[in-house]
Amino acid sequence: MTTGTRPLRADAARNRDRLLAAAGEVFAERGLDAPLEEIARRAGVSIGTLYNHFPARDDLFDAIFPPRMAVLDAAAQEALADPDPWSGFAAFTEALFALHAEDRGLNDALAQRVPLSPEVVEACHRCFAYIERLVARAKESGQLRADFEAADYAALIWSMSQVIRETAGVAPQVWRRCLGFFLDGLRAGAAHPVGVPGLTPEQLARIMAAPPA
Amino acid sequence: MTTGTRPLRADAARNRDRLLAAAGEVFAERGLDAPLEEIARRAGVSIGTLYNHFPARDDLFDAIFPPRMAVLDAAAQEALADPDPWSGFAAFTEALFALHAEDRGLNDALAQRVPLSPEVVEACHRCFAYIERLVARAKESGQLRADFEAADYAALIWSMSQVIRETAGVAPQVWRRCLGFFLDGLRAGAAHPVGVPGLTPEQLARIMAAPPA
DNA sequence: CATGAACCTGAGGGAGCCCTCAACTTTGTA
DNA sequence: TACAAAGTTGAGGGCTCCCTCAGGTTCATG
Repeated sequence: MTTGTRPLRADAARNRDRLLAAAGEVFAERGLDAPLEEIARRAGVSIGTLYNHFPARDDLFDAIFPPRMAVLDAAAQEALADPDPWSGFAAFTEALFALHAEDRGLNDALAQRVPLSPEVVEACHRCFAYIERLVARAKESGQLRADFEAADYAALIWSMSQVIRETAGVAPQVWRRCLGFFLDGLRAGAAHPVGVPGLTPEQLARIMAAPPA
Repeated sequence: MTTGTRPLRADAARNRDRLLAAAGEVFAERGLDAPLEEIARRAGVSIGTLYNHFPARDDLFDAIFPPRMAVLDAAAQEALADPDPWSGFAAFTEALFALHAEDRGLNDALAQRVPLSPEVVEACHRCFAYIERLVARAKESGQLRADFEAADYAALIWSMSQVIRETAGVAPQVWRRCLGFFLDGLRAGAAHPVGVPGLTPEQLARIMAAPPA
């Protein structure tokens, strides 16, 4: 759109870029609840300037995450193109968590550990739509267990998020092992009845809307 | 031991009991990082009195958790007595997470989301020793996949902790579904090679010792 | 250049939580 | 009952992070 808002002054544009770069780093390292002062400091800018450009923390998220989430879209496209539905499903899942593992902020965002603005939520929904297709395809092929639902993918994300956070500093590859176990449980051949219904869309929405404790 | 420390004065003993009861409630509801002022308030006692009895947050943990963890010991005993090693393993695991689900503080403690005092850590170790036996037994019987290691149980705990935390308010049984999927991946028949080594004891120790980000 | 608009700055007030300590109150004992 | 020891109180100082805004600085334009 680029509405009639006149272009930023040169110094302002420079500061904005620095702030975004710093925010990207800081959020990736320390999570989405990192102090904004740290971001301003790393950008070489005062806290007031940060608030000039991004009046709310969310505004930083808005500027940072949509492009990063686009990577996920690409991974999903590729996964859907895989002739083998299971291996597409598994590959996307691995790609997703590989991103989590290198970006703690993305981890926080997708695990919904922080209230997010509509634009990031929308990007999550787009991503979720891909997941639904990947799940449906893998179920139709008979490779993914029939009682797995797309909403169960949320639980997978919560699970792996925590594993990744705990192990990131010490054994940054161990999450792959854990994911391997988990995926083995999702194969059709492994299925034993679970006996508990999955999250309804309403329940999932309520969890997503809830403040992070 | 009950060393020569003389008994508490009546009012002091009463306050101590109230504080422990309040702490039990508050930690169970809000997690181990709940404000101590809330505990004092709920106990009907001033914050100074809380600090008199429990100079550090850890001292509250010490008084609260060992008895609660004893429940785990009992569950483990029972699981070891199960003639079917797999069903013992699975039953213990379910019992463990059922406790997590009703006590957020225990969840935090076992998921190591908070630095813990030696006594609680020791109780965790005792629990972990049981887990090792349950794992070994289930592997020997050929029901638990051979490449599962006791250290992998930590990842299971991290996983489920997060799922339980996220869903507790909205769908308090859904964790069972997720656990079902996970357990299906741990059955010997489901195993596909994972290709990543498990956590070494040293790595696990470092994670446990690390401050919670 | 000069000038006004755009932008930046950082001290400072607010909020939540931590923990301490001097003054006060209660208890148990003689 | 009287008194010392034990226990309680809550205001207050410290910390970290939030966010604002009056005053100073820099840029773009004529």
